[in-house]
Amino acid sequence: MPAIRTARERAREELTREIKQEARRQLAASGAQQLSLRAVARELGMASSALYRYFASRDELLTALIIDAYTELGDAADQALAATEDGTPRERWRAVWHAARDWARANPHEYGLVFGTPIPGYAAPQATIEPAGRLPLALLGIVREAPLRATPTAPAPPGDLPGQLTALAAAMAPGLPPLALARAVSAWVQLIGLIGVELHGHLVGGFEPADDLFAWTAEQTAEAIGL
Amino acid sequence: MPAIRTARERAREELTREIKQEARRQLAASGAQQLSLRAVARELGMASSALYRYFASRDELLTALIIDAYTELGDAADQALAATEDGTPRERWRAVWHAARDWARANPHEYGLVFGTPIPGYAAPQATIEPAGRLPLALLGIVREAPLRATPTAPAPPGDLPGQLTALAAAMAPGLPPLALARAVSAWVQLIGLIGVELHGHLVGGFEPADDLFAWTAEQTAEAIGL
DNA sequence: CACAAGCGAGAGCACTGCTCTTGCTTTCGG
DNA sequence: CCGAAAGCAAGAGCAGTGCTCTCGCTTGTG
Repeated sequence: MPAIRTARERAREELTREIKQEARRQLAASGAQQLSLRAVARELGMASSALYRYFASRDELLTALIIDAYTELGDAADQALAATEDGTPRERWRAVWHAARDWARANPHEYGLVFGTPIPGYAAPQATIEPAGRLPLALLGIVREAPLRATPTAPAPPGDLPGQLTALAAAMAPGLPPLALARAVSAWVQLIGLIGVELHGHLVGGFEPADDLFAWTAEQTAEAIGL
Repeated sequence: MPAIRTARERAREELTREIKQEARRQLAASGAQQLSLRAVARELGMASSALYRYFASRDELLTALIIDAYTELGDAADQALAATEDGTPRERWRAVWHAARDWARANPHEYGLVFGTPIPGYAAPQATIEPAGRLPLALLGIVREAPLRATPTAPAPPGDLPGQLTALAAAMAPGLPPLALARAVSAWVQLIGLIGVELHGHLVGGFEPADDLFAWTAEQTAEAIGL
């Protein structure tokens, strides 16, 4: 069925791709805020109303771009993983961290689209949650497969955290000790936060370039987890 | 001179405040994206063009709101500090962390305005950098005045990080060991990142409510610094 | 071959940020 | 005290936006 398709279907698919591609160009050039359906249509030489046959709304176009962004970021992480298949866990950890940062710096607006202020009244559709999980899963995979060194004893997690952690561990990383998972989540937050802070120019002004701070943070988190 | 002012000056000041106030209401209600000068003017019963006598552009209005947001966040931090003046450093650290989170949760759009995706082509004016520094300074103040426990030896910071750190320490926290400063910066990134991630719904789904994760992270960072 | 579905284009609506001009009011110097 | 100057509000208008609806044309299918 997918082998032979009508001309219409092929055209539709191609145009959909072209629209997304042009939208992506505009996003990269000037940010999500500035992305205009009319401008995309203009650039493609079609009427703006025709665009609505392919994306029901601006939000839907943005959602498609969000999924693409997550996918690219996930690809970058997986690629880093693949490139260091025989490396130590620490090396792989480093590689994924740097891959994420490099991608974000190369695609700041895309990064902002997924990790920045969400579109108001925008609820992430189901379709985004799978690609969104790829980076965390890549990090978790390293931790899971690595022999973890003993780490300094830590204060016991308060309240229901142990419960949440074991539930999450069961779902995403079976066999991982809750404390390691907690530290991995912390590391992920730090990765996302540090990239965001660097990209948005919040680094107090003293860390430019932020390469060394980033590298050090990567080591610190690996250390804390016991990689 | 400031004691006696003309009616015009008083009216101007009052109107400026009212505009900002109404803008703030709309921001809180539906986010920065939706903030419309015309809607603000409408709500205030004036012509939209008249607004431009008070704020030269939408961006300028937003900048005013950004400064207010930073100031409020800084106030919240300082207030937490003041309320725990006789407490242990650890208690004060905790207090500031929770104050920041509470403020962010109560004012998510304001938080997004300052720590989310920046307005495209928007360069933070000089006037924002002082209020922006207040939260980091509050955290740094605790670390500076506390007797730091010895912490496990860490890998030496790479590259120029030591240089950046000593320069920054000299400027913002004289006498603070570079390693402690690095960890404080890391903690700040984690604070900002965790709040952002929680607010934007990126927490994998397993940490709701995030109270415990947040509390635990606060303790972890304090522990790492040696508070 | 006819009919239905898919498609592109144009006009149009309600909205936006912003500018410019036109009068009115307040302020201030001579 | 009064006239010029500065400050002000309002309206019209421009260029742009997302989105809808209707109109013919093209393509696919019974």
